[in-house]
This record gives sequence, C-alpha cells and structure tokens, in this order.
Amino acid sequence: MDSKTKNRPQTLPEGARPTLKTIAFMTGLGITTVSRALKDAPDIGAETKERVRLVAKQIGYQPNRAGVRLRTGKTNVISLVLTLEEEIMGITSPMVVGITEILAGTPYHLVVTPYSAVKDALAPIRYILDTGAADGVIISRTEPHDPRVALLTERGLPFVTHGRTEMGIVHPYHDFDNERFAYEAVRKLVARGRRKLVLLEPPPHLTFYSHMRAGFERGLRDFQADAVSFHQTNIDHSLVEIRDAFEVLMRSADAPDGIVSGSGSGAIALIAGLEMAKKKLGEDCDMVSKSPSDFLRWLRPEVMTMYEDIRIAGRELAKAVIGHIDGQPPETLQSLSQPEFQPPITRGLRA
Amino acid sequence: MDSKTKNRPQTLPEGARPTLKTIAFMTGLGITTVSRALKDAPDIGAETKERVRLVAKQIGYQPNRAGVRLRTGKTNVISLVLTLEEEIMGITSPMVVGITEILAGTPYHLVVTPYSAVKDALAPIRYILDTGAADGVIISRTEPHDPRVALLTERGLPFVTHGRTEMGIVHPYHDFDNERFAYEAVRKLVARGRRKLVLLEPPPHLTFYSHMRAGFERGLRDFQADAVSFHQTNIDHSLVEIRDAFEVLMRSADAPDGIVSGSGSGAIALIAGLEMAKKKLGEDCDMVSKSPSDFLRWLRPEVMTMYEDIRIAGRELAKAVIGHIDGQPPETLQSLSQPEFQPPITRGLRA
DNA sequence: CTTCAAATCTGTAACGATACAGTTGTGATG
DNA sequence: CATCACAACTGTATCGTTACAGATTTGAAG
Repeated sequence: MDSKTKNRPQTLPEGARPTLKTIAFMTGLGITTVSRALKDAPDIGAETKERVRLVAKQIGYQPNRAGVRLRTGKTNVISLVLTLEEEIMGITSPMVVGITEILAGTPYHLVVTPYSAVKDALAPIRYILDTGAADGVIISRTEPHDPRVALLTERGLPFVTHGRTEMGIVHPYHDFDNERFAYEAVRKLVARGRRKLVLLEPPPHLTFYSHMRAGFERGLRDFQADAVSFHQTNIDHSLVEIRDAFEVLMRSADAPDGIVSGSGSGAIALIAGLEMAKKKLGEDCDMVSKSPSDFLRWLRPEVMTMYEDIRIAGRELAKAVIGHIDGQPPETLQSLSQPEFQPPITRGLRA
Repeated sequence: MDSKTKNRPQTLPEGARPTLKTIAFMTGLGITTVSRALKDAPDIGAETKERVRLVAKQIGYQPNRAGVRLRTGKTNVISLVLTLEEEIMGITSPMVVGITEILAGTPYHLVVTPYSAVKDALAPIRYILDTGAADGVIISRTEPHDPRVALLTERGLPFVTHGRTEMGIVHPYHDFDNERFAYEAVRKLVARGRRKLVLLEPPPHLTFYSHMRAGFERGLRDFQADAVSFHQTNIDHSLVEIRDAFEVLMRSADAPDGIVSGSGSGAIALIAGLEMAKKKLGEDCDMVSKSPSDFLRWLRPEVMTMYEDIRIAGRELAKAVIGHIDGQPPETLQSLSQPEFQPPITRGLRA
C-alpha cells in the first residue's frame, strides 16, 4: 500500500453519523487535511478547503463533541449555576430563554447546575473547576466579597455574574440598576404626596442590598421624605412572614404611606398585609415595585411597577460569558440595565 | 521492561486531575484492572476492588465524561426540550428545579435545548438524534399524534413526555389530570349556584385540549349546567386578546356566570375583561382556575384555584426518563397528578 | 542540474475510557 | 506430574479530534 495513503479508511459503516474520516474518504484527502481545511488553516489550498466544506455540508457533518472535548479540553458548555431555593418566583424561566436565544447561534450548550443554598455555594463552582465541566459559568446572587468570583478568577475560568461585587476584581457582569430603581421609586412616591416611606429590601448579604438602600436613602434626602424602619423581613423571606410583619407595621402608629418593594412577589405579601390592617392601596398608601413579570400590572394596576427584564438579562449574560471566553477584556463586558416605569395596561378594546 | 508492566505510566503530571492512570500508578495495577474494579466487575478480586475504591475516593477521582462518551456513546445528559414561546408565564423554573433535584443524585447533567415553536418542533429532536447529544429527552406540549414521539420511539431514544398522546404507542409520561380538573371545576361552580359556564381552553392541537373539554362537558351533563361558547381565544393567546374577547362576551346577552380557566395567566386576562365589562368577580361571576403558582390565591382570593405542581412534575419526568434509560417498561413509567383545590391563604397573624 | 524555500498535504501520537482477547498463576483432577 | 478449569489480572485497539513533526511537490534561484 502506498505510504502516502496508509491511514485512509477502507470501508465506512453504513448509516453512522459522518466523521472526519467520512469526509477524508469521500474527498480522497487525509483526515488531518480535512480537519485543518474545516478550520480554515493557512496551509491548506483554497480549492481543497472549498471541496471539503462542500462535502461536509452535503453530508451534514458536525464535529463529535466528545472527540473535541477529549482532545482539546473545550467543552462547548456554558453552565448556569442556580440555587434551588431562589427559583420559587420563577426568575429562571425568562433567564434560561434569554441565554438560550444567544447560545442558539453558537456551538455552546446550556447546562443547568443547581445547588442548595443551604449548603455550600462554592460546591458547584468547585465541581466545574475540578471536572472541567464548562468553558464558562453564569452565577447570580452576588455578594460584595464573593468567594465564587475569587475562585473563578484565580483559576482563570471565564464567567459572568448577575449582580456586581466589591472586591477590586474587574469581571464581566450584568446588573439591574437597583440604586436608581429605589431612587426613582422614592421620587414617584413623593410626587404623589407620600412622605413616610418603607423599603422591602434584599437580604443584607447580597451586593444589591446596599445599592437599593443607597438609592432609597439618596431619594429620601433629595426629595425630603422620611424612612420607616422595616428590617424584620426581606425579599428572601416567605410571603407569609412578610405579610405578617407588614401587617404589624401597618397597624402601628408608625405606619408608612409609601412602599418601595424590591421584588414582585414580595409586593404581593405587602399588599396582603396592608389589607389585613384594613388599609387601602392607592388611598392610604402607594406602592412602587420592581417586577419581573406582568401579573401585578394586570391584577393591581394601582401598584406602580418598574420592569426588570430577566430575559434581556439572560441575553446580556450569555453574550458576556462568551466574550470573556473569547478573550475580550472584562471591562468591556459589563452592563447595567436601567429601570423604567411601565405604562399601565391599555384599558380600551382592541388595544 | 517486564512485559507484564509494559503499559504502566512512568511519570504523572503534577496537579492535573486524576485519571484511571493515576490510580493505576498508585495501586501498581493495570489501567484496565482499575477500570473494571471501579465498575465492580466479577473478575476482579475483592481486596483489589477495595484498594482501588479507597484510592479513587482519596484522590477524588471522577471519570472523564469526554472519555466515557467517546468510547461508549453514553453522554450522561438529559435534554429538556422547550419552546422559547411557551415560557412566558414561567413554567420552566419550577420544572428545572424539580428535574435537577432528581438528577443531583445521578451522573446526569441537564441540558436545555430550545426551539422556536414558530419553526419546526422536530428540529431539536433531530439534532439530538443525529448528534447523539443526550441519553434521554423530556418534551412537553404533546399532541394526540405527536411526530416527536413517533420519531423518538422509532429511533429508540429514551424519552418522557409532559402530557399524553393518542397514537397507540406506550411511552413514559407525566400529566396533570385535566379531565378531572375541569370536571371538579364545574362541580364547584354549580355548587355555588352557577349554571352558565364558560371554559378558557388550551389550544385545540394539544392533547390536553380534549381532556379538558371532556371533563368540562361531563361536568355539565352530570351537574346540569350549560356551556357558553367561547372559542375565540385560548390559553396560548396574548393576555390582551383574551381580555378583549372576554369583555365582549361579558357584555353580551349570553354572559356566563361561571368561568373555568385552563391557565393561571389566562385567569388574569379574564378577570380584567370581566371588570372592564363592569362585572364583579365573586358576585356576578365565579371562577375556578388552574394555577402553577401562588399569586392568584394571594391577589384574588375569590378565585378558586387548583394547584398544578410543576416542580413535582419535573421530578416525575426526571425519574421516568431515567427509568426508561435503565430499561424499565414504559407502562410502569406513567403517572397522572390529581388536581386538588387549594385552601385559601391563612388570614390570621402567625399563620 | 542542483539547491532551497514555499505551499500543500500527511502520519503518528495523544486525550481518557472500555471491549475484547488474551496471559498468568493456582490448585484440583486424573 | 501432566492437564485443565478457574480466578485474577493485563495489553491492545478503538472511539473522533487535533498538535506536531514530517513528507512531497513545485518552481525559482544559483
């Protein structure tokens, strides 16, 4: 046998999915040549590349992920790391949709890697690092000093955070501008004549807690309103807990006349507490709420909502991880989405 | 060199993740022996197995997924196939949570494979089949004659459906008993003195359309109520479309006094339409709605809801695909979740 | 007619795991 | 003391891909 064609396949299995070997056989080229032709390497002739590409397309060649992964370590996987607990109000759905919309145009697959917040948030990160399970990671619920960010940075695995950190590490992120949300919320409430305001805040250990508080307090100063203290519960508590704590507050002498709710589901509980205290939303009290979905606007149009578009967040996050993987500088992969008040649902027919 | 130890590794890279080779080196055994010891093969000595297992555990060995996948074709992946469009009301979140809860105890990863319903629902299935991307598939929104089920069955790829089919193929499924839901809904409404009932139904091409209709009609017969025709919209239409169509109906002479809503978000739109027609829920009209989340119960306690626990559905689906992969007969992997009316939210303090 | 560089193509080895077909050693059997 | 069954272990080839180090051809320069 000619040594030049020593490694050429003799027979090919019928009906199996095509590999480089298949194309090598069909074009009469070597496997290496085919591989390099498909990656547009400079040492392959233009006409050869064309031929290879044509055949590859014809037979529907798609590189075997396991082969690539074994040889190169490239997984073509983006891992979305989630707490099982945070997902109750359904933030995941639009997020997953947004991410997959972007990944659809790439070779990346989305793998969901959950963890129980009760346990160690670092566990899934370690797993991914130790097993090389992904090329990039998306994490959320960031803390000012987030050990996950430290670890990922140290080990050089590309990632993006939903939320910022404060640890002097420049990394890709997407965030909702919670400072401005709270600030604008206060402005709106004061414009309605409200002066005693309360904030249903995020849990204190998360970064956006201080953002939201800062915006709230800046608003109070700029628009001259007072804060009513309400630290008994936060948006991570159960709806029943929030409701009951808020009922107590609303029955007290210190009852607020304006509410800023840091979450859409929290708003539901606040409304319930308020009504149990025999107050009426829109009369005794106004409310501005962050809202990732539509139901508040439909069912409680008297609540003023600022929409947090989680789907767009998902798209931004996906673009940012991929950018990071592709070596773009982290400072170019940071974005902040600006809150805007939602218009009321159109009330007329044929809206 | 001794031929018996010809393939033994001489040196091992520092700090790299352990492989079978590492264990082989440390135990002084051959790679094959280590591999077989870890799978508890019958031709390996008990003491050897014990030693290998101990070392593997010590150094934190985890099989390289790419290696396994390349050699055996086993991907250890379950693919959740979703329409981008259906996800608006957030059914995905609890579903993903439920699935991952089950997968956490297994070697399986969850990969989300989206498709645009506008295009071909078969496309993602074909992709998975052609590229061998998963060991099992979870699909939803089944039709009576579902080409995806036909294709997956024909090609022998394990799967489970969220929803049933009617094509004479016995396959794993999990479903919500929509027939009973509608039947019980009618019973409840009639018990409240309602006699002119309307159904906001699923889109006609999906299997559970006929289930829900059948239950509705059986209820009408058994409890002697009348149907008000309302086929202008279904739960897949936009909230605005549903609202406007329903307002027209409520203003007509034929206005119903009882509503059965096949979806929680649809219920929102119905309420809006009803109120635009100057009717009052709980007085002019009662409503029973299916609901995958809590917000209706909180915000509109006058709506009677039957909870569809999507998280549990996710768990059932995950268990069923894995069972199918493991070769359990399909007929043992079918389950139906029974609707139950939800109790009202407790109104007292310290509930 | 060498020589040599550039252009184009190629074989081999390796990634980590496993199927398969051995090999070795032990002790029982005749 | 052969023979043989059996237990315990092992080497080789392979999955599909790519890095690397050649190999071959061509044509221009000397």
